[in-house]
Amino acid sequence: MSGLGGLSRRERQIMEILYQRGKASVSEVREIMKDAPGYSAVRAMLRVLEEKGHARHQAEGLKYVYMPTVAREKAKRSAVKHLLETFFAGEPDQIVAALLDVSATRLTREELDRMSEMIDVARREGK
Amino acid sequence: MSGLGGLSRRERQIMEILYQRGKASVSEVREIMKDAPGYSAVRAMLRVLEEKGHARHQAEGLKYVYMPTVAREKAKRSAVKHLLETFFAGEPDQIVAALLDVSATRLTREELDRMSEMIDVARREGK
DNA sequence: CCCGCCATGCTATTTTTTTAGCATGATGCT
DNA sequence: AGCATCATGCTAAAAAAATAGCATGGCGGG
Repeated sequence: MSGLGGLSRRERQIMEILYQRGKASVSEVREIMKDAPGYSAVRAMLRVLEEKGHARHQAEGLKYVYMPTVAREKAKRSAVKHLLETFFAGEPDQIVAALLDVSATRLTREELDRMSEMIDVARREGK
Repeated sequence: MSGLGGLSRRERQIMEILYQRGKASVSEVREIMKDAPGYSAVRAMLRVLEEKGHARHQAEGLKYVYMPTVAREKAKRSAVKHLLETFFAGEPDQIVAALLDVSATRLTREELDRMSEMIDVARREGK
């Protein structure tokens, strides 16, 4: 179980913040949470996450800065795979559809081009 | 908070199963969970999910069959959006990259074609 | 130098989750 | 009819999660 499944609600919420920012201090994490509990609560959860091996910290100046132990790249893949199975019955093209739909407004021509290019590459390789 | 955020670990696990199957009875849900607790436990959680408005049930023959209240289509979009923000800094093309990577082995030519086509359409529309 | 501000270490408590158990009613078989 | 089976309603207890609070120690300004 490498993904964020298996974590409690708050734990997941915090891990997601860590992945989003790459790393964050207790107060940063806390500020990002819209429904943040007290400082101690956040600290406690970070500690638990460390015990469970999902996060680690390093002193930076006076404070601790936390970050995921599993590299983003790896976590990304797990997340995509999980999404695929949960909502898309393992059909990758359906995700692309949803993706284009969701980000329709802000998609730039360049991004679309990059996507096409990637797919072309996959096609060539796959063949 | 339309997504599955805000749910407890088990609750989320169950909701994901409901989305995966579309609908399921208590024992089906239970069978799908690899680390399933007792029957009562599953029932209790389904009940809570109903109270929270995430699921609803309908009698089917003797038993109850549970299903998500929020349509899959809508849930899909939330999920993709959330994934995008959490791991991909809002860059859609990065998801495509991960997707191609994750499902590299099983991608068929047809699926790739469909993806290309969708992107082309988006390009035309967007311009 | 003394004080207030942060951030940490620990410990304790309150809430939620998660799970179990028992009584009841419908079903189907023998 | 009598019995085993399966599913539900309800109640309650065990376990995990979420949150609070206090004591301590480093630092920077007045």
